Amino acid sequence: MTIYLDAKIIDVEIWSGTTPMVSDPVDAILAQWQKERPDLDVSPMGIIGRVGRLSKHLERAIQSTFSDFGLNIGEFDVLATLRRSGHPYELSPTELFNTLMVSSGTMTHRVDRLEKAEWVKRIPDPSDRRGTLIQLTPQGLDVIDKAVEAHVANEHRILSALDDSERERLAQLLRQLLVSFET
Amino acid sequence: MTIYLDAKIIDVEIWSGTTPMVSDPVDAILAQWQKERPDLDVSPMGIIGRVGRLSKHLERAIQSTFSDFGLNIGEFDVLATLRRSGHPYELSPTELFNTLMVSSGTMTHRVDRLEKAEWVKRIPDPSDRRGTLIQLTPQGLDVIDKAVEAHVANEHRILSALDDSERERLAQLLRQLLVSFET
DNA sequence: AGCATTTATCTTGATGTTGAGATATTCGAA
DNA sequence: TTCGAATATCTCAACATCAAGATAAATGCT
Repeated sequence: MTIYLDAKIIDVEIWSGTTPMVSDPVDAILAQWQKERPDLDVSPMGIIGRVGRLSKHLERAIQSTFSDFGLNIGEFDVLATLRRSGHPYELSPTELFNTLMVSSGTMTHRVDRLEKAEWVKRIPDPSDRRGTLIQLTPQGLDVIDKAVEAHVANEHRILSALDDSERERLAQLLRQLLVSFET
Repeated sequence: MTIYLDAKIIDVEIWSGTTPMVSDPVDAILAQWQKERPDLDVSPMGIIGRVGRLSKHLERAIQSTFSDFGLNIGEFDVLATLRRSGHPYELSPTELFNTLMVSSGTMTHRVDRLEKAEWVKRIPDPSDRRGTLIQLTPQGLDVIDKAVEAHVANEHRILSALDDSERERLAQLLRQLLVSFET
């Protein structure tokens, strides 16, 4: 154990003291800013820049799986939200666009497309005549169940650069930051 | 160290056994999947889902700062890339769209807009007659220098939910994941 | 030197998203 | 009960992005 702790401390000293072990494009960006605008502390870009870049990479890596099922990310998100809501797999457009952080117009279009493919259908909300419920069809249920399996397998592969405890710690820190927005 | 390890295990048991300290929408999503598809290990969504959601929140929080300068995120990114490249603040369209992970067509349009606003100008590449260099104008330099200051201040505010060591650890984990894509 | 390949940039048509606004219905205070 | 405010959904025009393809110039193989 002392061994473990020592090793850890030594590692840390090596990192901060000499070479920054792993370097990515964002480190290069930070170094450029440091040189050009030494008056600014641009360290937040180390997080915000990486989240943005990572998000683009993840979208691309994930889109390819969805394509196999004739879906794009937005359509997958709608079907998945309905699926995980449980039987009878129906939610209002408002619940959907709030959950997915898109505008109402975007949701109208997505539902239009999914309805054309017969993966969902619109039914009148029995308790509010202004409202509509978007319901998964049996074919829609079938597609999303298969797509989710492939998607999750793909996600495991994508995260293979991190071990279990690193994943846990990363999820925890992201949650902490996310909470500051969602409350 | 046995103490360290024990404490860790106890913590884990407390979390999973009773209240999950902080909870966000993504935790709710994971719980739904666990109930609906207990055969799947959807834990990767704990990271991938949060990165996606966080990215949307960050974009919104950041856009409002840029609006004060008549810029959108894409335009800011182009000006900032030119600015941090250092004097004489010029890069080719190819360097710009590779750096920013967008298509060549997107870059053409962005430069068109920025050129119309007289924040950049296109000049022929003296060493390659196929090429063009995108150069920051004095007005462009002025705008981006002011916008970056406001932007960085905003970023510090946005990350105030994390303390210094948490920020460092988060940046490190994001870097590790990002490297798996960028190499 | 000649010619096929590669590279750099721009053009074009299609797509997904957004904000503002239209319509219909429900809610709630007087 | 009435009526103004709030809510649910959809429409529409504007915009940013992309993939595929066009053009022009540079590179490199023979």
